[in-house]
Amino acid sequence: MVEDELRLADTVHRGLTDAGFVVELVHDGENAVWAATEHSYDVIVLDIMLPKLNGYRVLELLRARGIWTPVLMLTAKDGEYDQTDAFDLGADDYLTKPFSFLVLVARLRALIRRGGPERPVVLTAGDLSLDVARRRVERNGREITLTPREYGLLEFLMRHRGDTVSKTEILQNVWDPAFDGDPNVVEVYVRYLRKKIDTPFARHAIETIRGMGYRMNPEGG
Amino acid sequence: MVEDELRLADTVHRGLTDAGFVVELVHDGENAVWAATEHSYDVIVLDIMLPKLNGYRVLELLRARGIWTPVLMLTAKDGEYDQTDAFDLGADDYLTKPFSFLVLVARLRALIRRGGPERPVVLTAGDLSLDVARRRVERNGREITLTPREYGLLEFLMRHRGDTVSKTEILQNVWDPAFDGDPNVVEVYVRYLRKKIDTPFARHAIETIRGMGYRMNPEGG
DNA sequence: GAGGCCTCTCAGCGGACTCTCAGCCCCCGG
DNA sequence: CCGGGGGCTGAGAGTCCGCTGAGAGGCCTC
Repeated sequence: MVEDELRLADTVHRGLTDAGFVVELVHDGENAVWAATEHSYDVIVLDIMLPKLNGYRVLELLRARGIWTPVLMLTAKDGEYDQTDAFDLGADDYLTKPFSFLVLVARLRALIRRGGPERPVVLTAGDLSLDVARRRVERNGREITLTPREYGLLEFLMRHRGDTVSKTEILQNVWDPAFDGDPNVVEVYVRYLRKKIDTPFARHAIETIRGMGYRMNPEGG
Repeated sequence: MVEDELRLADTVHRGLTDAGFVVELVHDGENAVWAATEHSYDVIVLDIMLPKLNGYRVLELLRARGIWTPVLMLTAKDGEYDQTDAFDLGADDYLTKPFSFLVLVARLRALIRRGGPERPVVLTAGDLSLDVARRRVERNGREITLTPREYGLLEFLMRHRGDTVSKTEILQNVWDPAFDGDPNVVEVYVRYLRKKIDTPFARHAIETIRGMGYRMNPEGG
């Protein structure tokens, strides 16, 4: 656990110990990186506001070193840095201060249980795969080249595979949060994507949920 | 919302409804626990001083049952029980009476938005299940595709499963609050739904309560 | 400045979805 | 046993939504 506010650190430390966890406590970012590199923990609780290195930097450094211990982030407040930021950086969960102690325990248990290194550097849906780091899309072993917009759309759909996402959500995340044009663009790009990833393979990974939006079939269609 | 002071309850109920929330009101701790266990709410507003079971007990019981619906607590006054107590027990936010109505709305919105990713948003009635996030309906393991209107109706019935809901209520919640057309639409859509979720499975999850309305059988029919 | 790629707009089309309507059935009360 | 009212049903009209092909404009490269 990485937390510089001593009172809070102490309270939570005691509480977690009572709940059966073995807790190690450090108070700044540098020590956090060092400790996490040297030891192997089940889970790391990481505050954002820290002396020397802030929580985001710590997380970045750890992930860059290939340390994939689950991380639960503590944020001081909704806003500025929000949930999305934390998740994008590789945090596995987050809590906003002040948080409920029972929720913290529950989330930690969930993270530990989830355990396994199922971190998706490569998103897959059936025989369709998208390598986020390399920006590569393959289906059935064959590489598919996409334009930036097409890629952005596909990545969004793949990250939410199984969920129905509305055209508005898509516009806000793949286009611009302040986009106010015709949602028809999305339809057009869905068509482009289908032409590249579905039609040649006689599948339909992207489903239309009429009146709601689209849904990436987790099985690839 | 759990609140025993009738006047306050009524005012807040009206205000929240105007603000676009769908509000269910109970007046004591026992009913609160029961309602929260049976239904799935976005957020619970919980007074501390309550007949039968006080707010702290209610919260404790809910969390013990694995119900992680966000809870906003209403406290009469700072002191004795203070913020820390509420947070320790798993409340997600709190307000001190008297509170500003706008603040309440803002906090509720924040709680709903924050909504944990690991909360099961799947409504079930027997072997019938509705996954709100994925917008997926299944019966007996088989997926059922619904039109937006059909889905809206089913979701409403499932959220109130066990209760008899009138056609007017349905019209106001699934159609438009200002709807003034023929309530026969509801009958027509109930028929569509039955054709999809009941007939093929030789069940009747949607019961007709003559002269009153409809009722979703919690056991699935 | 010409060509090519990418992005986005537009308008027509076809089908899915919504809702209305009128007649029928069935429950219930007299 | 009969009448009335509430709910059920099938057909159909109108609307809305998503799909599609064509093309304009912007940007980059050569």
